[in-house]
Amino acid sequence: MTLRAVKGMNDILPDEIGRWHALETVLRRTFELAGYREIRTPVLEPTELFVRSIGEATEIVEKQMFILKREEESLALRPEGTAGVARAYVASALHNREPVSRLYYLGPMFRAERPQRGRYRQFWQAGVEIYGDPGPGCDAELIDMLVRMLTGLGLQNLRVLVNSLGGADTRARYRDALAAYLRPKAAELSEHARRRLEDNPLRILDSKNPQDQAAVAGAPSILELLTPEDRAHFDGVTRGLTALGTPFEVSPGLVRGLDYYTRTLFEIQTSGAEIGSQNALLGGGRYDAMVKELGGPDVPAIGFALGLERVLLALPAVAPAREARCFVAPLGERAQVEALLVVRELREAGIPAEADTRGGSLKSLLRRADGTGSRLCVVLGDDEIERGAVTLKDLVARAQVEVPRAELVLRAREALASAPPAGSSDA
RNA sequence: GUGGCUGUAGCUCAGUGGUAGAGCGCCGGACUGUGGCUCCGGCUGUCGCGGGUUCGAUCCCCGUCAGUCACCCCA
Repeated sequence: MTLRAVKGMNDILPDEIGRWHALETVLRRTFELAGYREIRTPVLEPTELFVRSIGEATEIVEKQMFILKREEESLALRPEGTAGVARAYVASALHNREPVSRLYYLGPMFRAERPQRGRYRQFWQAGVEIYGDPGPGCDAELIDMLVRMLTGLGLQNLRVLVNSLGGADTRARYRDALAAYLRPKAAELSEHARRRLEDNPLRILDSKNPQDQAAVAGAPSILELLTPEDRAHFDGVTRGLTALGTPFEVSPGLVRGLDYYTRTLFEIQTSGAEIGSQNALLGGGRYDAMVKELGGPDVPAIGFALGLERVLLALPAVAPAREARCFVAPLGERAQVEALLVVRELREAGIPAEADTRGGSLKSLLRRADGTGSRLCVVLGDDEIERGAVTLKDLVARAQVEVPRAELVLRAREALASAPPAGSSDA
């Protein structure tokens, strides 16, 4: 029996890694331009951390964590990034070093859900956390940055949903009001929603079941119950977004499955067949009470997390481009040895290079050169060696010149510096 | 976690109760030192895995695993 990867956990093969690198580069660049600095925290944390921050009654904590027992300890693979960063923020007393901390992270998260397109048991998230800024200006700035980043990546059909949950007391009042509204309609609800009625009625709001949607249609909106302070905060967010020209929809039905959110809540979705029903590309919001609950100072915070796999699914596939690399094709035994010297010389000059060591006809060597996606090929046979020269081929332009051996690095560099001709991407 | 569908070559898929095929890809040749086109030839499969029915199973039945769709959940 051959060994397989764990269910819902995927290998990322070299053919796909270019897209990952490209996305990661955009993420890091976007965050760093906006003043965020990277933080890396452990993949394994005390289970208690997630219970306390995400919430005991959430689906994630109840059913989806991978838990390791080791002696007396209970450890969990992180199901999301915010809790660990908050723990690190408190533990290292970052609030004493700077009034506002802008942090970002990028790494794998783990949830034991049933795998589906866009939903895996190990998946990658990137996110930021801002500590010490109560908003609402920074809320609007964050959402605007994200919309611009996704648009810049080439994503279309984005929906930006914004809501406010108010503070903990508002949330409790709304929970009661919603339950009171729905209880007489219990018979119209789906079985699942009926169970939710008492433990987490907010979740019924974003049910995809048509019965539930109908029942919820006339329900009170949480926005009506906001305190004047919460209301002013939310108005500040929407005013900021409007001023920035960021499109958004106020969506009172937007709720999230993590208990720590307060006030601002947002989600960016995309439509399109590629992504399937897991259409939330990123989500986030404010969690002003969490730092204090974890034993830190009373510092407000906001953050978001983006699913890398989902963004990659939503992004149009791009044909791989020819890379600025050089393939060395030796013909015959003398050339074999010479080829090794040539690649060493090219590499030392900073030009990625590989030599064929398997031999064969020039035809098959050139096919291999194509196969590597290289832009350049050096052909090296007895003829060239006699003349102290090499043949330098541009695989894209399909042109070649014989150059003195001593000038190879110089000429290769020139060839790579020139823009590849149009149509070069179809490797 | 619940329900449905699917699982055959590296990829996309066809197929039959008598142990398999196509296209693409890959390799070679036509072209003895010139690649993407054309033509010709060739290789590759525990028919997802385990059990059952049968003289015989890739095909029928059961189970299981994986993927996928919807729900659920969420990024």
